[in-house]
Amino acid sequence: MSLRVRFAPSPTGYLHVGGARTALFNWLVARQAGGTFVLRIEDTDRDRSTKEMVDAILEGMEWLGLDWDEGPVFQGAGVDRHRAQALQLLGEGKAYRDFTTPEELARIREEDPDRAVRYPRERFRSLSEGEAEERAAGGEPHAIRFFMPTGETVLFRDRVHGRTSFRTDTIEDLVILRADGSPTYNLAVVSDDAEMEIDLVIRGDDHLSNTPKQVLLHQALGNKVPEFAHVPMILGADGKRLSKRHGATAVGDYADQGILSDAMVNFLALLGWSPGTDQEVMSREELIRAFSLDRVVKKSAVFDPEKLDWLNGQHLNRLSGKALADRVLALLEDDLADEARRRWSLEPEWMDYVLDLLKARARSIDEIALKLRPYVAQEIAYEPEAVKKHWMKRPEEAVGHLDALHERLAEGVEDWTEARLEEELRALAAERGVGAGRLIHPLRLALVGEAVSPGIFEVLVAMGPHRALARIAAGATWIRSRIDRES
RNA sequence: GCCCCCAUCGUCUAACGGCUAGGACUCCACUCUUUCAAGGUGGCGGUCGGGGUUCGAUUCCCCGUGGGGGCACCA
Repeated sequence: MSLRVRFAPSPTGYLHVGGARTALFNWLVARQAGGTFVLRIEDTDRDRSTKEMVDAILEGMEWLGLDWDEGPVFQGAGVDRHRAQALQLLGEGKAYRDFTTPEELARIREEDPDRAVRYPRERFRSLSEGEAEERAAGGEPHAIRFFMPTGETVLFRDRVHGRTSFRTDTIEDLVILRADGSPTYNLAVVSDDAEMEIDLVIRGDDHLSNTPKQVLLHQALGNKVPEFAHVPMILGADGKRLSKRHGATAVGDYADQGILSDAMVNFLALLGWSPGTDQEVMSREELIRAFSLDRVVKKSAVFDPEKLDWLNGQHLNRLSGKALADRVLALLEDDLADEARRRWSLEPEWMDYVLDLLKARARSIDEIALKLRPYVAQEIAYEPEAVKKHWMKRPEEAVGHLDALHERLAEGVEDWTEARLEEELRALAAERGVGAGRLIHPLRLALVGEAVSPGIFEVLVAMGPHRALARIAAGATWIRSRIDRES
């Protein structure tokens, strides 16, 4: 008998981070226990769920690598069973026919909120023997409501919150079957969880106040009541519930921003849970091993994009080889990606070499792709600020240095290695009576077009003699044209 | 209004009555250095308030305050 858990999102169009984290916790628990993870789509119409919305959720789950064992099953498929169970409760006297119109009830709620809680029941009790059945047979529209026990306290043990209790007198007789014959959410959930033999319901704590209703429904239907674990919500930086105005809230947005799904999973796991050790950067396997509902905190957490970025950088640093290369190349234009592949096939170790240089300095794959361009592009643009600082402050000198570098590197360097290049450059600087930095800065600008890059000798090696020399020449030419224009 | 949940640096969190309340992100400084990162070192910064219980409360209890969630013939 293995543990069965489920994730039951309603298809609102995309998988948001809160839902994603709930899904993750379910997945972690299932994988750790060797249990079964069921995906259920809460599509009970109303919010017209389309195939696109469902697909968006499945896509988000797949991106995160949260594979499910059963489903997706659609809640809508169970309406006949839901309806039958509502009728069953009615037959057993655990529910009643309510002819109160929504308008009337709304009016009572306005006038006397306390009375409204039991108003439908009051009306039902005022009916004479058999009257309800007669009116129902006559086709009069009515809902079916569940009888809340009187004067009782529903107590359940929540895996996160511990003992939690609600007094039934504060809960109204909930509608389980609408006038149009459709089942309501709470009944559908209870029915489905029982049908799927869910042992543990892990969901957001916005469902905490639904729980006593569901516990009671389970008991009324003779079901084994599942365990519950209500995980805290994820809030925006302003402490408000995460919404569109907080920026990216869909996991897909983060995929688009160059966030690694491993980093996202790691980050989400750390939102509301901690392993109890100082370790923060964790792989999926480590998370599965370490996860425990007992260590889930009760307090809602604020989503901090900066920490996500940092974690992404950490995962990026641990990623290497083909996996990283594929992701980076996917972000480049075709011709640049082709050039990279060409170079890669010529020198198998080249790709790892460049990516190792770039990934340590990047926090997203987009950033790596951007920084890779100078190594594969035909031409590059020069960053104005860098030009001003490293070339045009002393243009004549810069040109002189670049020319000298070109000559020296073109003729003198038979083995194009970091050590050898460094030797040559430093020797040249000494000959010209300047510090190495005076050559390095203009050179860097000529090679990559900006003032920052990995170590200059590594850049030279990564670029290769042909491309590097062409860049140096192009840089010198560019500066000359500027000097001519100004004189 | 009623019900429920929650409360440690700005943020994520550790400390299941007992060392100067620990770590991480962010920020700052230093270090490494040809630049930028990464790394290393250090710094700033916190137990919401008031009462209890106790030899001793971040920790247990009560009351406030604050925040969140829910109160539908939505899910």
